[in-house]
Amino acid sequence: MKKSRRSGKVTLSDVAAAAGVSAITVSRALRDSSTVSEGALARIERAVADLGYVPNVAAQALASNRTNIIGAIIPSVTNNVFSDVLKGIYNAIEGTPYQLQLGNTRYTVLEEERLVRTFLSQRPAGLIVSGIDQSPATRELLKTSGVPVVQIMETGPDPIDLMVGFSHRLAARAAVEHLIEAGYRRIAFLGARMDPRTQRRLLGYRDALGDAKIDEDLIMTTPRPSSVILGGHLLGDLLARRPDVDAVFCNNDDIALGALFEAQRRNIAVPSGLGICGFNDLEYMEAATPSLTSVRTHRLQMGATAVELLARAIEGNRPEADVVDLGFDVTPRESTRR
Amino acid sequence: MKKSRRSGKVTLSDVAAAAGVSAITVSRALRDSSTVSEGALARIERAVADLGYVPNVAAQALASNRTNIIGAIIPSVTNNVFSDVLKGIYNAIEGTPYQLQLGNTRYTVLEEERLVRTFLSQRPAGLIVSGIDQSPATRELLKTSGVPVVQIMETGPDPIDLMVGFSHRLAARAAVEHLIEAGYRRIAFLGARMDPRTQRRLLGYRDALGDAKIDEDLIMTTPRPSSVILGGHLLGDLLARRPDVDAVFCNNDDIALGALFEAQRRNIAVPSGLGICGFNDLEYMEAATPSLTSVRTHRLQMGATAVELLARAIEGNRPEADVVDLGFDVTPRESTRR
DNA sequence: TTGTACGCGTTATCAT
DNA sequence: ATGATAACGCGTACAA
Repeated sequence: MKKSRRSGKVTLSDVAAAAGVSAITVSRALRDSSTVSEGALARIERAVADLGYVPNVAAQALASNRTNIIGAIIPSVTNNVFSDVLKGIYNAIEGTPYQLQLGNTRYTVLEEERLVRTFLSQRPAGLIVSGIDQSPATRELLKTSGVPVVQIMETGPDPIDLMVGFSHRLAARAAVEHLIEAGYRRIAFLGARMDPRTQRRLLGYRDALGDAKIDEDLIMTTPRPSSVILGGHLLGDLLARRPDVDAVFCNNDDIALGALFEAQRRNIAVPSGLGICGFNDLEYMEAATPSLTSVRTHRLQMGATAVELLARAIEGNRPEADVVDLGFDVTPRESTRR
Repeated sequence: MKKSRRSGKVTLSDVAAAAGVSAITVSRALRDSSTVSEGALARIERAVADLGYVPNVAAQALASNRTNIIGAIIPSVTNNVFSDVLKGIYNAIEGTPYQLQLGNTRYTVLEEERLVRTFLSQRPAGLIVSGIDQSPATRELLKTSGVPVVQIMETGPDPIDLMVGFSHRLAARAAVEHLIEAGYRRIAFLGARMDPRTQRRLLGYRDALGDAKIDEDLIMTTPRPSSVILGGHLLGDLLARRPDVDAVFCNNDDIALGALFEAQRRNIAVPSGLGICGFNDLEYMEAATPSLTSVRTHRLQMGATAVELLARAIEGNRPEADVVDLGFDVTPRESTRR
């Protein structure tokens, strides 16, 4: 009694037998057809098709000590910003031999570290991580892994490896400068989930006010996750404390939309009574009445660029630039047209 | 000269040597600590910690012919509806031994089939697919795979295996009945990306009008992907053709929001001049001014239930019910309060 | 409770 | 250009 543990699936040897060659020849034919004679190749291709051969990725990974997995670790799957980046990643990964594996940190550094460990243990071809605020342990893991890594969403000094994003501080500063140019003076900052990127946008807000010698800053924030409803609450709280505010720079577009709805509820005219500026330029900002000013960020391109940088690094020709700054565009609309 | 292809990583045998036992004992200890003596277990745990042992998943998969991967195949990562479901999946999968692998069909049946093949070739523990409109080939692949499968988003006859969702037709019907009860009579249907689920919502719209003996139906649709801006355009087109319309049932919330903005632009009062009802009840519907009526669907719970059904099926105790109907709730708000 | 022997399906190495 | 052989790291089957 033989003890067979075979999976019942067609294997390389089955194909080899059918094609009248050895298993290794089939393996080579599948990986690089130029290393096999025309005749053998033709027979192998037929056999593969006839038998419906599908490679066993686990065996490939075990034997070669490599995978074609690109891991992406992002803080949230429901945040529109990250889902756009993800879409860009999927778009770019199509047509490459790579497969995406997704991890969700829910905005916690510890979960990020756990995910990095898990992913690295699978010997991924490359890794995408979000932001520049990894724990020291995570940075160390990534640096010593030998796996190409891209940090996305943000640029900054001291990249782990590759990097694509933009400066949130400069972007926020430009937005607030726009408000100042539009004639607003008592400009508030509305922010939720004060994560590191939001903190740096707050710095940009202060930069702009400082440059303009406006020294009162009106800052309303909450650690709670951002939402449209929260945007309304934040504006309400702000007005209770400082009814004389004349514009709000919102941490993101959901908050800006919520602020608009709240202003409408209170019959505050936008932009004459209150200017509103968001951040990210989601699709609905243009559609709103009045249309809402925002800072356009290049999210799809960010995802696509991340994949391209990784692909090049994996294939051995490291990109010239390790850091790609995709910039941003302040997009003025009716909500700040005084 | 030995030809070693070792990866340089710590293996089971390394741990075994350090603990003074054989590799298989370590293997057992890690999978089911109750099958190993206390003393051995303690030494093994120390060795694992000391050496920083991380299991090689490829080797595990190859030897056992199993993985702990749950594959999820969804049509879009940027659609809020699916990202909520995804969030529910991630929430539920935490604390289980399973890992999620995500596929993105971009709403094409062929890409779905390709992804199902790819996923199945990795011998996943279970699979989540979206909707009930798989190609016959995909259905066959899934049915014969022996892998537990959950269809999510929608209920219907003839499940492939497990199923969790709700009836889009009944939900749409209930929404339109609400509009009729509110006193609206010339009710239009605004729809984008007329995918099968949207088509079934259209049927529900017709059901309600038929029951109420309202026989004119005002249907404005486009195959283009849904967006807030598109919602505005659809309402504009509708008004050009039928200025006497008194309410719109929107295929989804983005379209409803776009319709609201367009109505504001045209100084059409909502709800008195135009009633608006959306579908899915995204967060911003409650925040809008006026707040927008919608149909609440249980997206997080849908994702969570899918994982629970799968987990039970994987572990051998099939759930009592193969089909879970999560239902829906019409949520009336200011936009239909005549 | 523990161990021995071997197979899982593929690729690396070396030889022809 | 092709093949023989061994190795990748782990789990299964069976024995002790």
